[in-house]
Amino acid sequence: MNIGETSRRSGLPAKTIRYYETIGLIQSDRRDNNYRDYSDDQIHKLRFVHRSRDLGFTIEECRQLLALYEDKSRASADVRDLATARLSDIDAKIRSLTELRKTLEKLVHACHGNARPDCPILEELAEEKS
Amino acid sequence: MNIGETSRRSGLPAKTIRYYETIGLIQSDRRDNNYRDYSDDQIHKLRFVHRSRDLGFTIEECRQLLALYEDKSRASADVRDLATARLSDIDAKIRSLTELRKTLEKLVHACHGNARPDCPILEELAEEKS
DNA sequence: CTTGACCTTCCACTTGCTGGAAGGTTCACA
DNA sequence: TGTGAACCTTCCAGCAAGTGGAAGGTCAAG
Repeated sequence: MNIGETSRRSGLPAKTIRYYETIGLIQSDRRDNNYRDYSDDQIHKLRFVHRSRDLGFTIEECRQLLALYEDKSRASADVRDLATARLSDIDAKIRSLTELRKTLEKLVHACHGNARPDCPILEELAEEKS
Repeated sequence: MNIGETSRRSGLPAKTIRYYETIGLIQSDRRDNNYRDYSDDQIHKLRFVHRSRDLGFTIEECRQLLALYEDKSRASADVRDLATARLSDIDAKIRSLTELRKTLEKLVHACHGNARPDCPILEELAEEKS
């Protein structure tokens, strides 16, 4: 199967699929005309990576997940550890974004937003402390 | 003031301060020995950018905020618009992270995490349906 | 006079792609 | 048989927002 069809089936842009090949994540076969050729199994892996990336795993984590996926003797605890680590990342990110949100919202509410030059947002940004 | 002291006072790495200069965000004076020399006003601006970056504004937004900060005739509504746009960005990000969190948590809970090879997380990642 | 802490520029690397140029292949249609 | 569109290939450059390191100049203390 050509890369275009593969792209459609995996949901990944062709550019991205080629990129994954250059970094050694997903290999491809070649046909006589030098076109890439993908099997169902390879498309399966591309979808696997696609989903993993959507869940916020880094490329390196995807590499590990793929290896675990292909290793029939792996321990499911290994996989869970990866997912649990991601979960704490996400929690930390949500916490810090929520903090940020509070600060910004306070600023927006303090700002009357008219044509006069005094603006509490700029004043806060310019504050000496921290 | 040398860049080292400026770095300490602004909380930004010296590398970053130099970087901001190359992209035309914050200028510096030069002394006879070609060392950068910063005034209190410039340190003020660096802190301003530091805080703005911490609040998640992009460099381009920082550039606009700095211009507004220096333009005594600006309308505070311009600033509020920038801040409000950031607020929706943050909300969208929090929403999508929360979705993500739900999915991952479900997977982690479904996984017994022992030494046996069956793992619902990998199975879910490998699912055919998108 | 040397040592160490500064400072300078420049180039490469990071993450995860994306865009574009220049060119080869295939297929349908006239 | 030609031609045009729609594929495919490689390679090079760039995005954000810096970070790391090499090679070398400067300054102050002992």
